[in-house]
Amino acid sequence: MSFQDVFQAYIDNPSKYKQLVEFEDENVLIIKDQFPKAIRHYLVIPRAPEVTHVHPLEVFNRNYKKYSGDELYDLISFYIEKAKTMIIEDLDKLFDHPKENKLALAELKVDFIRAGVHSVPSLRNLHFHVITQDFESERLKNKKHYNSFTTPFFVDFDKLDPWSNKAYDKLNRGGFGSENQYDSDSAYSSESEDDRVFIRHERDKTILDKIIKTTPLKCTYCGAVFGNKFQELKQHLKEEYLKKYALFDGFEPAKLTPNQFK
Amino acid sequence: MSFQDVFQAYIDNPSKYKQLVEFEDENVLIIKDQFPKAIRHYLVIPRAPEVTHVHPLEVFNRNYKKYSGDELYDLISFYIEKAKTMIIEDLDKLFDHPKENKLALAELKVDFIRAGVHSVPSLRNLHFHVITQDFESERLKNKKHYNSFTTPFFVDFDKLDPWSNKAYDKLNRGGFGSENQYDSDSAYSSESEDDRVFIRHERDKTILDKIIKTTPLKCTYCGAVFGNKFQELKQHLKEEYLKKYALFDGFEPAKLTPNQFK
DNA sequence: TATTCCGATAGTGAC
DNA sequence: GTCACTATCGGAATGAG
Ligand SMILES: [Zn+2]
Ligand SMILES: [Zn+2]
Repeated sequence: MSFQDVFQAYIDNPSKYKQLVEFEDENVLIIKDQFPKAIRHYLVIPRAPEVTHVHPLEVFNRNYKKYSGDELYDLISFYIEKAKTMIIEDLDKLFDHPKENKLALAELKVDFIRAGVHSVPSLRNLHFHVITQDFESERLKNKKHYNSFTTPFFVDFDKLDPWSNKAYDKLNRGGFGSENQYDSDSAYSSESEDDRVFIRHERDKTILDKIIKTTPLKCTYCGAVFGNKFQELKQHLKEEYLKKYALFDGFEPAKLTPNQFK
Repeated sequence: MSFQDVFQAYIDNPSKYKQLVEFEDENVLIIKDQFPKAIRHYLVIPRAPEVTHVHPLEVFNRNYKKYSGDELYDLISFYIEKAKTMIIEDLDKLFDHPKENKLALAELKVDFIRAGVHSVPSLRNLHFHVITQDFESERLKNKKHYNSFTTPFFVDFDKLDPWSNKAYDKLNRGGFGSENQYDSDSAYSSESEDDRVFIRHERDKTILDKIIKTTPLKCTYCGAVFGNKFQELKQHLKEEYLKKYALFDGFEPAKLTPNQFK
């Protein structure tokens, strides 16, 4: 088994990896990323074999034996929400001031946790990132890591919604028909390899590579630009992180570290 | 005094730097390069103030109060030859088998020591490199070092000869007049900034930079190419060095190290 | 193409 | 866009007063 298939072992035998697996049921695993790029960085991993090797930008535009793309999207949405809840519950427990932090945690869940996918995953099993936007982690080691979460290389889960995709498609074919040069007949075909009737997410690896490598490093909090100076970005992110979490009662920097194994 | 002017201190007060200065007279210093890029790497440094800051590719195409460019060339030629002699005498002493090595040393002097200049010197005082072609030295640390001695960035002393330059010019103006678009009136003017009547040595820093950075690493002995793999080149050069000097009686690798201070 | 230090960039190997 | 290792490549400082 290649490194690209590490998640397959978890899918096949989650009980063997109890240290890693935070939640499991028949549909998904939710695990803590082993190399978290932020204070909390979870992964939602669908288990179905017919789904696990479909590209994340295409997975909800197909139909499956067990469910349609739409149904799968709704299903995964539930677990994405669950992962977010697990994150704030974990932080709530850590801070140990539930009453004082209730509002701030609710805001953090909505404003400061992003869920989505990488346009070019390196690990072959379908997985969805759920990650706080502090990017405070020793494991965040280079521009590639950072820009994979902060540029269009990262596609929000919301943008994968096949319903909004269809609406987008309709809009284009109505008002801006000339912009849509694709075969609408194949739009809902689960057999078709053609996913181009949906929202246009960049798939060209050369272009995506360029995005990762040439997009200047930019603070997600304040927009400050650091060019290629990754160390300076890291230093700045640490300061932003300290400011951000200072809003929570019971925050201690030494305790609020990136998620690790139990 | 900036690092770019280190040689000026030697010129001004050679007796203060007896450890470095191998030879001095009123015209030049001959020193062992402090960061030798080969087993023997000496520098010939003219002392005259009116000469020391002239660009090496132009220095023999001007006239001076003390001498014409031609005369200066002949003068420096003498010291270049002297430096080569010092190198083989040093090796002769080290090997300690003068009779057996006489012929091989004579050949080494002619075939294996190059003298010349860098097209873009980093140190401001005019200096001529006299260097064995083994490039066996810990101080040879990167492609820039190596390619500065093995590409057209390095211009042989012979190619600076103003007499051959003039012959070249004449030839071009006769047989290939159209290739010479320059003002021949300024050819011998010591005041002119125009050195273009002489052999065309590349002076464009962008082009020279490209030569240094993009020329694939290539063994000077056998032509083997190593691309950008500097460590592999180094390993190969060590093997070539061992073969090369094995021809000398009394050769011991541990003793034949790059020149150092006394 | 002075060196040195540091950091960014690039290639590889992983079973 | 898996990590970890190595090596290559790239910019900045360097002094003196
Ligand atoms: Zn900021
Ligand atoms: Zn060779």
